[in-house]
Amino acid sequence: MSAGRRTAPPEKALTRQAEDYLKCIYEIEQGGAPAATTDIAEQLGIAAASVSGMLQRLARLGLVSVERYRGARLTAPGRAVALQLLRRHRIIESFLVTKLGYGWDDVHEEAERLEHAASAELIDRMAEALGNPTTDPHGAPIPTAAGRVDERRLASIADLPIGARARVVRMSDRDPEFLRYLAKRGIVPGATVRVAAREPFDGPITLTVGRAKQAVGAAAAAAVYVDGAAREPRTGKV
Amino acid sequence: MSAGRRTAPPEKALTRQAEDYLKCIYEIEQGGAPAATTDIAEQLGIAAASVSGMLQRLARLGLVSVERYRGARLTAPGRAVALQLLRRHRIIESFLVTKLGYGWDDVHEEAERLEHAASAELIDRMAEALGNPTTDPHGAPIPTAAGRVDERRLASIADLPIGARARVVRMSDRDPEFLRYLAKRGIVPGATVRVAAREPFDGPITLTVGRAKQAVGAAAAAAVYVDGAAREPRTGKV
DNA sequence: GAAATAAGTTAGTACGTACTAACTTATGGT
DNA sequence: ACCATAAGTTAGTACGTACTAACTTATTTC
Ligand SMILES: [Mn+2]
Ligand SMILES: [Mn+2]
Ligand SMILES: [Mn+2]
Ligand SMILES: [Mn+2]
Repeated sequence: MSAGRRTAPPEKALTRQAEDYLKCIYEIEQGGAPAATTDIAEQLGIAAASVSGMLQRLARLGLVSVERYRGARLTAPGRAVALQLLRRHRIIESFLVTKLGYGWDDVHEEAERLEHAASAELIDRMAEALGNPTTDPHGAPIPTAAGRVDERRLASIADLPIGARARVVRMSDRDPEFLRYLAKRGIVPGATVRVAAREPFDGPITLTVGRAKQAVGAAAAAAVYVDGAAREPRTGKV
Repeated sequence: MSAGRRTAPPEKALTRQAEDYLKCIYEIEQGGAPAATTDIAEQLGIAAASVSGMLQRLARLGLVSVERYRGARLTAPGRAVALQLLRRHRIIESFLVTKLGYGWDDVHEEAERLEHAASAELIDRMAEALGNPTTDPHGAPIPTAAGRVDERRLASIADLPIGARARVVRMSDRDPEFLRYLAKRGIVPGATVRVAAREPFDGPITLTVGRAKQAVGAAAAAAVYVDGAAREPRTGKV
């Protein structure tokens, strides 16, 4: 009861909103730059003015550092909060899919709410029941209880040159429709795709998935991440 | 998508607080009288003035009817909300105990938060995974998805005359300490107790539980509910 | 480099929730 | 019937979160 990290003050529980802002900032920051007000606003479906206000509050709590007109970055404590939330989110999604028969295209919203209500104890029990998985149903890495996570930046299908072959490892989980669209075409984590053709000017990309050929838009392709991108070996045989 | 009850307007989701007030009012009302401001305040650990304010808001939403200086009663819609919340709470408690190894003395707080975040879909899936149980780990009846629930008023141990034998069916789940205290004495749902002695003036009640004799306080006895209270038959043999 | 546009901030408003302090109503004991 | 006390309400304050409108700063384009 009296252990606890020295760096952590009493820390009155954060609100659902504050937590979601931190997670959102974390995700935007993974792109490299600080999180811009408008990007946060758009992601969260909130007016930019409201974001300005919240950023000041989060800064006052020491969770982000804001450079006026420049964007926000998580501080170490803010990052810790974001990673714990991400862990909760992803374990919940995994649990819902594996233990309760949810479709992988249908868990995000539920997790978006439950993540704020689930205790660390519950999350650990779920994780254990799942055998401590390291990725969620969309291929996103699950941070450990200690806050470690794989942050490698992955290439997307949109980044692949013609002829490249790659394994799908992860995709954006925001839109169930999008996930169903992909799944219907065999584009799921673990699948192997090959870039058969690319139209210029962000045109459609033609993929070989299994035996079938699929043309997908550039935006869709940019939301599907791959691992081990490789040009087709000349002696190519899959 | 366009079905829906005629009586139900758009119904912007209620807040966690509003839901908890309704549940609390429901529980107090089970005692027969309207829920008094102070009782609600005490149950929720909130100032009476705050309760007055919230009751007006709930009344404006048509969820309670308030008689000034007299207390609040749920309306039909308010009652429906309370029962759905109760269903969520109790199914969550059951799930945590049965599927995730929680102790029955340790689930209430977790459920108190999750109940506001879990969708009807999630609750139905949990219920199904449990075989649609009709009572939670503390013996409380679980309302159906349609909002039906067993509201029989049960006698408590404190109501039993000397010599009576009864089956424990339910107990208050607010205080984990209390539940552990009871469990340690064999007083759990399903157990049979016999009243061996009673001190007057709300004094302790001596129970026979299994082979052992236990003296419990009147307050504790009043929080343990029993079914099939019966005087020991003259030819008594357990 | 100045004007046009985009991005971001502040000011002012609203609502829900909670608090304390001060007041009002109801009730029970004599 | 009266009054002391308990119960309940209102008024005034605070904070978090969100909004729109108006303004300011940064960036892009010519
Ligand atoms: Mn998700
Ligand atoms: Mn969320
Ligand atoms: Mn409970
Ligand atoms: Mn609750």
